[in-house]
Amino acid sequence: MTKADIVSALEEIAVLLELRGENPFKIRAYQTGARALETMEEDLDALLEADELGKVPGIGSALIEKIATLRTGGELPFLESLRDSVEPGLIEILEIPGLGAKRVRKMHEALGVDSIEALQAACESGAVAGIKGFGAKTAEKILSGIEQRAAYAKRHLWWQADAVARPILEGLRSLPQVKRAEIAGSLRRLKETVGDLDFVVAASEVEPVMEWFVSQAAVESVTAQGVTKSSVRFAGGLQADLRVVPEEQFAFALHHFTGSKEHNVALRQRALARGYSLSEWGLTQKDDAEAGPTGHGIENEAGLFEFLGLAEIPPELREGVGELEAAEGGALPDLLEPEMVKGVFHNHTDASDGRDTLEAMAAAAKELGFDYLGLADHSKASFQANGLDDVRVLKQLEKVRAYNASGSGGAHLFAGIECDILKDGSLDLEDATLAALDYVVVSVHSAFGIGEAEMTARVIRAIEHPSTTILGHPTGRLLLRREAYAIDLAKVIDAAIANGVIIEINANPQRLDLDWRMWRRAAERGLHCAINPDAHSTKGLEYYRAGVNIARKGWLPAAQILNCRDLAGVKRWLKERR
DNA sequence: GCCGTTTTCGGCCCGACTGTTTTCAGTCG
Repeated sequence: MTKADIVSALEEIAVLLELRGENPFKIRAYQTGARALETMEEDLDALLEADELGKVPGIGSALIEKIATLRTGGELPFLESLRDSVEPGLIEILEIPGLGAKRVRKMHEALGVDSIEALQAACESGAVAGIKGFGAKTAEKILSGIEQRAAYAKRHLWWQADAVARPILEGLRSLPQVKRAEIAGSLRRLKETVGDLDFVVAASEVEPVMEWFVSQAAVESVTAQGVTKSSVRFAGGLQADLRVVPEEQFAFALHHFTGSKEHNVALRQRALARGYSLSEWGLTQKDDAEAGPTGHGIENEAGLFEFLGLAEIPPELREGVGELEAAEGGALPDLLEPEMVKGVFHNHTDASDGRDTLEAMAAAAKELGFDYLGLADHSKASFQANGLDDVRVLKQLEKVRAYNASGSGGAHLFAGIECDILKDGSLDLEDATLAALDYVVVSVHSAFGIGEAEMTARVIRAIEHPSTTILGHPTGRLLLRREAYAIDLAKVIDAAIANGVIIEINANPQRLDLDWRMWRRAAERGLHCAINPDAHSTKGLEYYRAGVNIARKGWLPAAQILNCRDLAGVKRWLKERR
């Protein structure tokens, strides 16, 4: 089983335990364990081999045993018997918003509800409303949840969610009652996908702000409206929450609703150890609970962190992966800023499947403030993308050289290629062609299903090709659409480091590949990075900002990002490399 | 099930909103 499969198995165990009504802390332990395994940057096999998996916080002896069994392809009797003891239909029912394990169990016990269809019938017949603790409104909500569940369960790409959120934030800030307003949640943490939008506002008056929020033109339904919180749903299923708090609580609320959950738990534990209970309302001194939470004069998040003896942790690092320890020890990274990016590699023109010409791309790059632009059209194996054969590649190379010599005013062009990694790991163009170019991006675009060992060997062979400069979108995932292919990234990263090959952050909002979770450890081991928008039009160049987000989230130091070098620096680097 | 400068046993983050209730359970984040 791959690591991702094991993570799913642990998550499944947690869900099944929940449906059985078992100890909530045990359930949480499995959720924590799954999360720890998922975000762990070390190589799983190496840790198992060295008997060091237990050093990962959240993974103890019981989980080690189960993870080891699953990794070696064994059956897990514990999971099998859990599956046998829970009606499979209940898991699906659990996904309906507003229904948790307890109510799902209650309906199962009282009415024998064991599928979405049975649930719908039971709601329509009035049977659900008759259960003690349930009522007509509950049944109604369940029915609407069933109807819309596909749309409600959907997550959204960060890039798209951000585009929805920006104007709402501006709208909030323009209200006369609003003193401060920020986006919170996973959007603020720059997660690759976003479940819903969270806004936190400090205002002199609550009601007009809430009113403005719930009556926005795009709102389809209002799902909650209280004294401090309102929730709305837009067409398409995206949900947005607004919290309005007094100004002295703004820093606490903003921090709380930014999360992550894991980060908040860790910070609250730290507060408890120092004699304070921390909540979105403030800090309560433990031996003076009567007094209630107060702001302690804290005006912003930096003040909150300082109060707890920490440097300010940027939102994108708040994932519960050791950021508190780093903030305590002065080891937080200096994060990449968009202005530090001097150019990008891996972009397409109308020579293959891009929409715009070489000249238009160079001009657009200049417009964005770039000094240089790398062109990497597809190679011939990507037939569907009008990939270039050796002759066309060399022709484009001439065109690039001529453009650079013409003094046209656009960004300096580097002549590259996105060369297909064929099924056996060989490259799609002649060695002489590849050697003539400024750089070579190698990518997998075919035979995704060949299995982990074969895929790993295939990609490593491509990395070892003397002309390879950059590995493109190393897992092939399309967020919310297609899973990554099976590949041992730890081995691929090792090979890249050993061969001086860069791995890209493919900044297309649907890819964001290599994932931020991998970068911190990989960079510590010496891996270098290139941020590449994989632009297929002039507009697509703007995606580089999504790549900057991922670099920040991955703790990547600028010194290891090729795009941070100036034109002369990149020329020098490529020359030394080739 | 995990974890330990107050603990190897007994804790495990904290609060808002809803719908059902006459004080609270369930869900969510």
